[in-house]
Amino acid sequence: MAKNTGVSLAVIRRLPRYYRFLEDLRKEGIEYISSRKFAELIGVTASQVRQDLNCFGGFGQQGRGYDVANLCKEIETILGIRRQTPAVLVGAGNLGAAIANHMDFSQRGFSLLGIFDTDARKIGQTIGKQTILDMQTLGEFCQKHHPQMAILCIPQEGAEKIVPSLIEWGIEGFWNFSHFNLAVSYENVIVENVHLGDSLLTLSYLIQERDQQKT
Amino acid sequence: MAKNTGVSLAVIRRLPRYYRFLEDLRKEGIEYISSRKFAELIGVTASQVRQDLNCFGGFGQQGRGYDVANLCKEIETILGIRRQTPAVLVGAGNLGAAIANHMDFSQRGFSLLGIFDTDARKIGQTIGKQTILDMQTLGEFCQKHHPQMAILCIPQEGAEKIVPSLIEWGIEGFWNFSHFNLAVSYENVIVENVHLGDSLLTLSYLIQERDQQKT
DNA sequence: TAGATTGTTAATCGATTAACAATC
DNA sequence: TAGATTGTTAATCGATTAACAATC
Repeated sequence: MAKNTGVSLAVIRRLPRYYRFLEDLRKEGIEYISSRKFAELIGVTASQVRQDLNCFGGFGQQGRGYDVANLCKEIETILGIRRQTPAVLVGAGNLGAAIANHMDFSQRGFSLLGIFDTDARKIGQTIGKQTILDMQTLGEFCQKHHPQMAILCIPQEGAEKIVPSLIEWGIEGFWNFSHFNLAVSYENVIVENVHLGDSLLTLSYLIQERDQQKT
Repeated sequence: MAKNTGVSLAVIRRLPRYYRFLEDLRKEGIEYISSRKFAELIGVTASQVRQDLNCFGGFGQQGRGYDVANLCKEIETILGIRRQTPAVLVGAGNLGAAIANHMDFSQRGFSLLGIFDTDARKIGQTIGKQTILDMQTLGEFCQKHHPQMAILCIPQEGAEKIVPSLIEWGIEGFWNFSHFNLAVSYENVIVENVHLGDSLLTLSYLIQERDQQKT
């Protein structure tokens, strides 16, 4: 356990997928799985599965494979799922509301402490179990509750304005749905960008490419 | 133009980001930009910018750099933005509604023809300018309007049920927000997965890693 | 023990970066 | 022409795959 210094991001990004499928296997009551079968299930090579897992330790057993339940737990530790890092959601528009409603934060390593918006019509309304709070009170809130992560569901201009304050208030990591290029402006901050528009454009390319090949 | 056979997906995935920044530059009235300056702006190397663009053709001019407006147009062509591939959205829950409201499909190469749901309470309601239609009528709709792409904003079980029909009805590409592992089950179909939960878990890892390093 | 499958090293493959001649 | 910057080749780097001895 815990020899995870300098594991490449490519490996890390595969772990959540491994975890999803392992959880499914565990729920189905499967106790052991070989790297070969697991690889086949999710569509990668067995070598890659073994290589990836061995970045963190020897979780397998020669001749048998991997203990599914145990491996789930190990990956939970690696990804920090049990840390429940405190987070705030900034922007309660369509996307923010969808995320607040939809996403199971506690299963993904976070605890959603509060939802904030500037729109007076939204403030006081509830999403799930939470009341939308006034963005004006966000600084105060951070000083009191010390969230480490902020989810940015606001437009680029809004993000540009609020991010310097958020960093000042102690936010270390951002789940960024805005077009603001955080990572370039703030080098020491952890940023996970989600650009749905970029994803859609990639799909546009792939469909076009396929259509052209038919010619 | 058009020597794009066999360009790697890594390159393609960078193009939407290039495009976003180029559009910004164009709106600011900047006519030419060098690979060096552009690379600095978005946080990559100048070599990579030139190498990437040269997969598709020599768009630059020695001594001056790249014509911003022209490069925008070229990337639009490469990504197929002007094709307006017809698409349907399956599932009008929180996420589906957010996407229908939020996403500018026409700017990203698609035309959203219809939104479908099974929930009787939702059918007939409107999202943006569109009325939510009965999923029962989706087959008929596809035979009439021939959408090429489907956006899956439904749970895994729903996706597993509807995808075989969608493929039968002529859908070639999927924008998949469900946990259903389409790409493994259907090899010849184009799939762009968006797993927001995986993205959040990656962020959890990165924040945890950073916190550990402080020790 | 024999069979299976891991952990790990070595080989391959692909992607990124550096360098520079070509050229605007 | 001189300066700048591309297009492109070569060098480097990293990630994936293959192979196999170790071992359950």
